[in-house]
Amino acid sequence: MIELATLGLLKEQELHGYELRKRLGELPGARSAVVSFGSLYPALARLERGGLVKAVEANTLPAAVPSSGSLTGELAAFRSRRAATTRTGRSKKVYGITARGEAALVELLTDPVPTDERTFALKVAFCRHLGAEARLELFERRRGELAQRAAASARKREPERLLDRYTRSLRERDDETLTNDLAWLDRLIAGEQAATPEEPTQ
Amino acid sequence: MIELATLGLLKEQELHGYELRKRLGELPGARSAVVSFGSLYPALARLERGGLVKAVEANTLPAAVPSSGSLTGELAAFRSRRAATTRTGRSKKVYGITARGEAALVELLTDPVPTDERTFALKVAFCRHLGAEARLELFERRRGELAQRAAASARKREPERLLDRYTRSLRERDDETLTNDLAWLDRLIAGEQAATPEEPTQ
DNA sequence: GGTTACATGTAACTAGTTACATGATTAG
DNA sequence: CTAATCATGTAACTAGTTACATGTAACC
Repeated sequence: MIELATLGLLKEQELHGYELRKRLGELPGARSAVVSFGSLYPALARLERGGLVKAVEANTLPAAVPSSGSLTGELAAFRSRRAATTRTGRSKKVYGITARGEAALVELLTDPVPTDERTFALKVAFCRHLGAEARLELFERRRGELAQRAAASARKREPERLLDRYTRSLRERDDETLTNDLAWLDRLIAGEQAATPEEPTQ
Repeated sequence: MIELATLGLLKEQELHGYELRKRLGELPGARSAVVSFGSLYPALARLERGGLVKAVEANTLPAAVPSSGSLTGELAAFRSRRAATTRTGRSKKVYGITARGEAALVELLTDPVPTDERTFALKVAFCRHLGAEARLELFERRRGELAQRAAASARKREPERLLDRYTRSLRERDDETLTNDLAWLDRLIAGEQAATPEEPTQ
């Protein structure tokens, strides 16, 4: 999940970890992909080791530092420069996606293994990086899974009078939620078929 | 989560692990509480060590085994009896909830820490074990959390034209889902207020 | 000059999963 | 008798979390 989110965001723009997390929180898909730093930074390190992302020049060199004569000023400028270039010390570390990373992103987006809601929301958020065909497949596969769930739920429906008030209410809500999600997917699918193949994805 | 589910089910009826899991899968709250055996059995052991549940007499003794003269039959009956009583070998191990377990269940149900959807669904599934007051509080606390989320989402709404088709669709769905869940909670709350305090919970 | 927000990272822990190993019961 | 299903359990792993440690930049 965190890999998908990271690669998806880095595909659009180079970012450092802290900013990445902020963007993650802004992504729709509600109870979305906000992750803790304690999992984000190790994930970035992992992706870097795997060659899916790479640290790029952090352009944080204080723009136009006039040689101030101030000893501490000079020192700070030096440290800042060194940190940005050699990555000792602790300054921003900006990552970009690599070619391997882009391939991995498509891989993750097209992986047919059924996913939880959050991951599916992430896939939709980044599905513009997919071809029209793969995108449609993504939507329809999900639709199939939900339809199957709806059928299973209909099959095992107990007689209403056996359930308590709250269990009954939960079941009703489940059904509504499923119906709504199916309708949403139908809209997405219809939207795909409406879009002329010639038009660019965005 | 698994503790809540286990205690909630055992409060109604004594069950063994395998059956417990089956029931878990039948609970509404859809993508519900089905857990793997690899996490269920250790959880039961943990709960037993903590004195929240206890293994009760497994009444699997083959009912009325007529002394058949068959050597293997006698042996099987012996093994079965021994397994059921001394818990060597591998036969059904039926658990029941203890007084401490019942207290812990109420504790879990009233814990005010915000939870994910699955856990909240479990709380609703077992909320009949709560007093009318605590139950109403459960619903209203959740309602407050969702309302806050809705407000936050409204606040940070980006101008539509900046988002791509899919992100826009995701956001719409989020809003609908939130609205539906709020309406559901409102129905639950209204139902509580409609129920006369004298009426038994079920 | 001190506080707040930005920024990165590690260690210990949590709550589950899959894969495996084993045995008992039931039905054809 | 043998295959399927019921039943329990352990070990290794996965994907996150919280708590902590540390340092930088901005601002008032």
